Amino acid sequence: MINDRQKKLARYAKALGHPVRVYVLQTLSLQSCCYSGDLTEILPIAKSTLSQHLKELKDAGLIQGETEAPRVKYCINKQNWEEAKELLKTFFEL
Amino acid sequence: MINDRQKKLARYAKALGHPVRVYVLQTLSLQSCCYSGDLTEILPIAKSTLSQHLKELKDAGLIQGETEAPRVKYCINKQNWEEAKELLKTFFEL
DNA sequence: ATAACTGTTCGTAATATTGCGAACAAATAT
DNA sequence: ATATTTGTTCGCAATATTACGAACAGTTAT
Repeated sequence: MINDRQKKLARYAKALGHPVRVYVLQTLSLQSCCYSGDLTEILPIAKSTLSQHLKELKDAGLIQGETEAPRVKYCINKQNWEEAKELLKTFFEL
Repeated sequence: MINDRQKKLARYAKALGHPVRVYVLQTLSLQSCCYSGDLTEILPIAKSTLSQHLKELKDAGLIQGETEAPRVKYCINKQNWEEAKELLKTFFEL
């Protein structure tokens, strides 16, 4: 009934469905990577809350985190990022 | 901190964050308008549930409903649809 | 007038989301 | 060895989302 592309699109859109996550993705896509601490300094939310948002973006596949002890470097997951882009592009150009 | 474009983008993305709503928008953008009954027949959800999803899309500004008694004709809200498209396009092309 | 049709609203329930602070884990610095 | 730094996880609370059926409202058919 509802196909896989539609489900995937909804999944990615859902991940984009919060201002903080939009901000994080925008930051990452501009500078490719950043430490979560950089975001904590700027964003007016508790670090635990940011951590949750980062987890959601990771679960959705849009970012990936790499431990560079004691910090964690987050980057865009390029492959899935491109997939999301393609899905949305096609969606809006029907 | 987080600007209006980011908030708007998140709002539209949130509306797109469910498979049923993606399906509805895709259907509407393909045939421009449709009656909610057409969707009820196809989608495996209760009509009250569909009504809620339609309300959310309407609240997000992506669709608009017009009563053609006893039915309701739903159409894409072109202006906001274009805005969402532009916001997402810019977002992914940073 | 009554029945049928279309869709919304209401009440309810289960689950998910958002947010915080405290506690924790792991590595580094003192 | 102890303290500091960085970030996650836990526990909690408030609110939002998703879903359903029943009841309702408005229009059209009988």
